[in-house]
Amino acid sequence: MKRAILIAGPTASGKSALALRLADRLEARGGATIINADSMQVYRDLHILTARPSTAEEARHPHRLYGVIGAEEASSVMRWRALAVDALEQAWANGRWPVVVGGTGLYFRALLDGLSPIPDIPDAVRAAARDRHAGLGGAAFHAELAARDPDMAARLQPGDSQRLIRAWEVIAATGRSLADWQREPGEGLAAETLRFVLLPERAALHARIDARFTAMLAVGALDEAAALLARNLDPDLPAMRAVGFRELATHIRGEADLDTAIAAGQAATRQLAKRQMTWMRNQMSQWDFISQQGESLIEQIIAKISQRWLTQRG
RNA sequence: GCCCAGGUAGCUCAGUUGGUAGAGCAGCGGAUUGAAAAUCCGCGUGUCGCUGGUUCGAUUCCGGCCCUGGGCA
Repeated sequence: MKRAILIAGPTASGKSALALRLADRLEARGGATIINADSMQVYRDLHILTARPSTAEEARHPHRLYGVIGAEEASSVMRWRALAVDALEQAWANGRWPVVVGGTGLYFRALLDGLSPIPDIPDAVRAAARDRHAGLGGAAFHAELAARDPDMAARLQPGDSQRLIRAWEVIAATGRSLADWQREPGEGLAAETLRFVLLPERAALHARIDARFTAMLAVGALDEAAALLARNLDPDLPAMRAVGFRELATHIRGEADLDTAIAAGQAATRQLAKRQMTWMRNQMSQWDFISQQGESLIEQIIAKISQRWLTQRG
């Protein structure tokens, strides 16, 4: 049977370091492949700002889906899932343990449960939906959606631009409500999994977030932000909305002094961590929650792996 | 030392002609099916510097004290 280890956690919770140590320990049992489950670490242009593993760290064990997409492209949960399943299959084929690690709750859900089989929406329709929303404004766009798709309109707030646009483009392109599509279950992952959520104490996490942000600046975060900014990409692209980049960009453009930008970046990172923890607490209730750090943590995980998969043989 | 201004939420501030107070930011809770580090929804968390006095009632008026900033010496 195929097996995978999943590690979720908010930003700065230490999950990447944990994945590395776990991979070290699995070296004697076939080795591990670390697979990224973070929506922003997939972007090549964001290395320092997304706290992606360093080149040296990536050399310790195979890493997949880190920095594989250019900032000029918009990735998606569907695209990520396809890449992730591919990476898992390859790890299994090579007899390695997949360790999927990241902070994007939706990606883990998509991986485990699959996505409803909604057809690709043509780019022209997607662009039309965005234009229509920009032209009408949230309230009128919501009303227009309500006329065609009352189900979706009823469950979306007029301010929820992203989901309104998605609902609009799906019914425009397929003639069928997104609510309807979503009733069709996706194809889940055919594998046994051990799932861990790293949930540090709040004050400690905030301290780590603040310290890490200033540490990023010391190793070239401003240069990285300036380089991406210089590409003059569409500001609505996902990579352009990355926490930290956004705030440093205001400083590079001369709209804020550095201290203000740093404080804003740290606050935005805390807010990100809060949303991630809300997802994990409420949407991952079946996972194993781990709050303490230190040596005992890795031992606990190794013990669970052994207990689950390595004792029952013969 | 004297003169002025100010001490109200974690921060920056508003306000109450006397009936225990509210904005922004920060923070907290929640949602989450194809751009999710996105996009939304909800929630004031407070010895109104301290201490006496006046008053039915003081954060508000009066006295004293403390602290901060500026000015004069």
